[in-house]
Amino acid sequence: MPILDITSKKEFFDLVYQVVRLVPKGRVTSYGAIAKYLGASRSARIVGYAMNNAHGVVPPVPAHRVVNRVGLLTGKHHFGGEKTMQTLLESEGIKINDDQIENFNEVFWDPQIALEI
DNA sequence: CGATTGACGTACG
DNA sequence: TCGTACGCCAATC
Repeated sequence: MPILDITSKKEFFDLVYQVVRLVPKGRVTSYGAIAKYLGASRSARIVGYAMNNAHGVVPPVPAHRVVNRVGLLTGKHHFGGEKTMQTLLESEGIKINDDQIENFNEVFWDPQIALEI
């Protein structure tokens, strides 16, 4: 099968994982940004669904670097622990206040910019 | 095969 | 500015 075959749902999931792995340490991105980069800007929810299936995927997907569009850690409950996601982000130098990423505009990593579209 | 759900995002009052 | 409503689209029931 072709390496880049977006027609396949499974490939779409895989593409999401690849983009998430490209997120640099100490940076974060959003579900919508990933969806938009993949040409499915109206499928932000599907990106989140892909993350839900990211457990057990190899190589591991740094899902803690993916938040919603306002920098809110909406998916922290899916990390097993309540503070796991926040702890991982803080260990990378990202400041979090009440599940909200501080200076989100500065740490935000847009795949379209990073990949020089 | 139809109804429901969800780690989202935008529109509207 | 803040809370609520609705649309999207794949997966699950």
